[in-house]
Amino acid sequence: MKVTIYDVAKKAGVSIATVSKVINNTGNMRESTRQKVKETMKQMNYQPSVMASALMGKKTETLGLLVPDISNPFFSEMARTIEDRAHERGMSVIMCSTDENAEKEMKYVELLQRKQVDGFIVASSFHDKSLLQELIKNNIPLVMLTQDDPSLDVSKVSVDDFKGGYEAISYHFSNGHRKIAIIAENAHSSILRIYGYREAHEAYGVECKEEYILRTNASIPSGKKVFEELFSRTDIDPPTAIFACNDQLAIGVIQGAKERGLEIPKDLAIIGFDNTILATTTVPGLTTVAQPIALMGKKIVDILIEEIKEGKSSKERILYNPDLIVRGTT
Amino acid sequence: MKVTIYDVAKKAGVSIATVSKVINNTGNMRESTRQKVKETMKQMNYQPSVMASALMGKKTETLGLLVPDISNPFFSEMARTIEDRAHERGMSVIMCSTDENAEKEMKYVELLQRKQVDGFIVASSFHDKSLLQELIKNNIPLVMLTQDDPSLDVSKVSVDDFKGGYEAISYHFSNGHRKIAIIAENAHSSILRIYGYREAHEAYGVECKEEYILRTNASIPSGKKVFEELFSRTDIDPPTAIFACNDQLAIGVIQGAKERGLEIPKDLAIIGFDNTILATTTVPGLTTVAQPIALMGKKIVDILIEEIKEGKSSKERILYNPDLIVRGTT
DNA sequence: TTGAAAGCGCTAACAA
DNA sequence: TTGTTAGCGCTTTCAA
Repeated sequence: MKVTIYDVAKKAGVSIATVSKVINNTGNMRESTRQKVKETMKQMNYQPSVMASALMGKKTETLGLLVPDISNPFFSEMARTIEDRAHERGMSVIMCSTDENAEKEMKYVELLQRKQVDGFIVASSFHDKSLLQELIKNNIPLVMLTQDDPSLDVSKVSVDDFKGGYEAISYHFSNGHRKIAIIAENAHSSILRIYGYREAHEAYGVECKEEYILRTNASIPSGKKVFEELFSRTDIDPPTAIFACNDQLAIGVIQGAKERGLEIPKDLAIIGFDNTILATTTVPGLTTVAQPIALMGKKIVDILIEEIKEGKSSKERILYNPDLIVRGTT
Repeated sequence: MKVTIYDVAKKAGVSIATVSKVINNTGNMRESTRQKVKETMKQMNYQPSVMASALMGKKTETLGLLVPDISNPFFSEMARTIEDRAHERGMSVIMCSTDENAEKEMKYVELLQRKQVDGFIVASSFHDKSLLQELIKNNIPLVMLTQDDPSLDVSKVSVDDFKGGYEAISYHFSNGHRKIAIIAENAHSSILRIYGYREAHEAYGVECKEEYILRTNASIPSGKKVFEELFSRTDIDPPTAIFACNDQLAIGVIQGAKERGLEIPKDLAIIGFDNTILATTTVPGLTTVAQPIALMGKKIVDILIEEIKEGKSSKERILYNPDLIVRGTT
């Protein structure tokens, strides 16, 4: 059977209390005793049970991560940096893909609570915000990632979406484009990027055409579909540049454009968002607004762990600068 | 505070034993009692503590998933189907990216044991196989995914790599190619795919040039690099077709080829492996050998849960058929 | 400096 | 049919 604290205590000739103290590095005792116990633990290959100590109100050293879809490169890249940082700091992470589906959201929040995760990282929008409010009320550490939702009063890490949208459009303008469409997702972040889009039009003194503001869900086929619809309209001029609110949408646009025989970037310039691996797989490479995924992942873990330790939320709101990566599509 | 079994018992006017029985659906009791308790649990929003029951030797309902890198689309897509199936069956999954790094392998196996996961899904090769042997010896359920390693006697789910290699090369042959290179990863699966490569040459009566058998690690830049090296050699003819052992390598090749001004598939035909999202992002789309990721993920979870329940390994070895998806690069 | 003992929330054998 | 009780492996107070 598994070796327990009793086995160690007996072998080391001390009480379990003493062993517990050396495990947790607490209490006072003769240095020689501490060493002897440490030795025995190593010898017996003793691993304290997380279950038992969690039962005593200690932490489980586990984080819950809620993302829309882990198979989406943006979130899997994010998950990777979160995982790494969490492990560096002695925690593991349970991941859950909500599909932005109300039922799953509820199910997973419940599940993670039952597993007594020490805290939540929420990188998915929630239909039922009260689920999260409930966690906050119960003083369960909860931070949000890429979700700068003003209705939740917690710490947040995200990219400056407004600025990202503004810069993408400004870049299109600076390249001489005047007919620029935006394809947005159904997400809070896209709302801000659309404001950035408007603001850039304002700044350049170009009128903003509502017909150029499109919305859909995030996927390659959706991007392609929206592109096709846009370019088959006869009532408006086709745009000469497109800003897609994520790389997948942008790729859908690229595919649609190539099928239609358009040359990129000559006939149509395209900017994506996120700078996932997908932006590097296309030829030409996709110009895109990069989110500092590695920084953001690390930061959110650090904030969450801090809040777990402190027992209260710092409610900081961290905005990273987006960074336009120019590749071949512009 | 959190509501415990005692609170429920008191409110329902029964003993904790009775409550425990209704939680686990065991024992006999008056139906009305069972209903009353159920009612109370719901009313109080009672969630049994996984920690406490795990302490009593029950399951933690958590699986450990070891992959080389969750941010690699192949593994993130796999992780997604595993996550879904696991949740469907009432389990959550803790993911760990080993980077095929010996130290991390050890660290994560230890970690997951401390967390008392009910079983392991290993989708990463291991430097130190004895770590896994140890788990097996201790009767900890462990199954392998995409790792058909003969030295470990456990249940395995993978694709028929030999056949996949054979079919990719045969397809190149059938398109008239005779100078075909293979770019393999440093992984067990690649060994089998190389055998498939050889076998196809045998079948078509074409001599196998060792210079056409290349190895590297799995990434887009590696693929590109190997391609460039191959095409700058003067001592051998450049191949007219390439089989890359994963989609990333294939994309590296595409990028290299385009830079070199080669037309795809006219000057160079390319086949990848895995059929991840990456195969759909290139233009032209990547012809690739598909692994049935969704099927495999679901199957491996089902096998593992079965073994957890049975308490012993069925040691089945399931081989799925690869499926050549023809797109634009051939 | 060390250890005895109570108790965390639960399960399961056994008694009533 | 229902309840009493002894742990599971650990932490922590308090006493020695």
